[in-house]
Amino acid sequence: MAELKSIVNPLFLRDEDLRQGIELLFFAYRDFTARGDAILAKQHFGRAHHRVIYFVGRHPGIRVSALLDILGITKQSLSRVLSQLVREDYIVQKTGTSDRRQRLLHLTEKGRALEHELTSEQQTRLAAAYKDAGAVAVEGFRKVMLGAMDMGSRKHFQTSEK
Amino acid sequence: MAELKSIVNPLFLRDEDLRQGIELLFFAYRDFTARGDAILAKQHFGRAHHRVIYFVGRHPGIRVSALLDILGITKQSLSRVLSQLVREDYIVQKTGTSDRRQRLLHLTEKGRALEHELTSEQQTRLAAAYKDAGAVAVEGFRKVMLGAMDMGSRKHFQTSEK
DNA sequence: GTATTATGTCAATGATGCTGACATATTATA
DNA sequence: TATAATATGTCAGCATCATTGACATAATAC
Repeated sequence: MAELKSIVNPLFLRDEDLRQGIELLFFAYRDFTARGDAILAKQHFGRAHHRVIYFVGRHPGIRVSALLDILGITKQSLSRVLSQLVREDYIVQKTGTSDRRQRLLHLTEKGRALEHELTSEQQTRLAAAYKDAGAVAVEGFRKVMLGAMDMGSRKHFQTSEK
Repeated sequence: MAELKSIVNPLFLRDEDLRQGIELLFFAYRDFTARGDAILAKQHFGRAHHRVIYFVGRHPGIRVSALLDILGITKQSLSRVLSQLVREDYIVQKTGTSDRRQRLLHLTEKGRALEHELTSEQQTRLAAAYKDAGAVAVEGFRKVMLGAMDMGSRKHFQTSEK
């Protein structure tokens, strides 16, 4: 039986170890997003709004197409959420100067405030986890997370490695 | 400006480092679940079905209430998914012997097959990430993930630490 | 001047979650 | 024994978030 599992999994990682990894991801991600979800619910927003606000805050002036790339959703899905955020004055769209077809996205003051409320909660949580785990652990966390994601996603982290 | 950020974040972790951590979680989780989602879509199932199948497979004979605890959803939400899985012969409910109110959940052969298809994909992905990162990194990953989740979730990992 | 690009919108559909209300066994307790 | 609590299930309604497909407009590229 143990032999069988070793054949199935030739890296000598036990089925149990890998299942634990799967579950670590599940519980950590769920808990990590739960508080934000609660904050957003008060504004009648959902996690999708959070993601848009986060990445627009992270990349001021981002093009709609680039945001779609990052989020990995369709423009129709983004449309409803983005229109809402623009309508309710969390995000402004500025026509691109070099290419006037573009609608470059920026947070408003109101948007920045919400972004900060959401992000700082997650940063606090992560900072505590980092502090408890230590610098070596954080580097290990980074390596495993990068390895677990698709090649295409890793490019988002390459520039920050310089 | 840098001073200000240090006050906000007294652990001497830069805003940038913590944002990167947030994004590592976002991209890794998204990519980690994407393949499974695609497999499930063929069966007209979603991620919720995956989670139920996974945890029933992990804890054969689990009570409905315990499953609800793990998933962190309401019984009404579980009901739709679970009924479907029972109706389509992926899961069987066996009346508890000591307490006949309980409906103890088990995978059928069909359920085990789907569970294996879904889980082994994620295990393969994680095994590759673990191998590339190395044992020290894996331990760091574990520490950070445990620290990022709620206290209540950590108990799911305590028994496996013995 | 035509093709492509960037963006937006309408409509229909499905998955996943929620609250609230109510129902049925079964077990525990006063 | 009568009543309360527990374990589970179900119905109805609602919101969010995603999809596909079709079509539209403005601006840029060839």
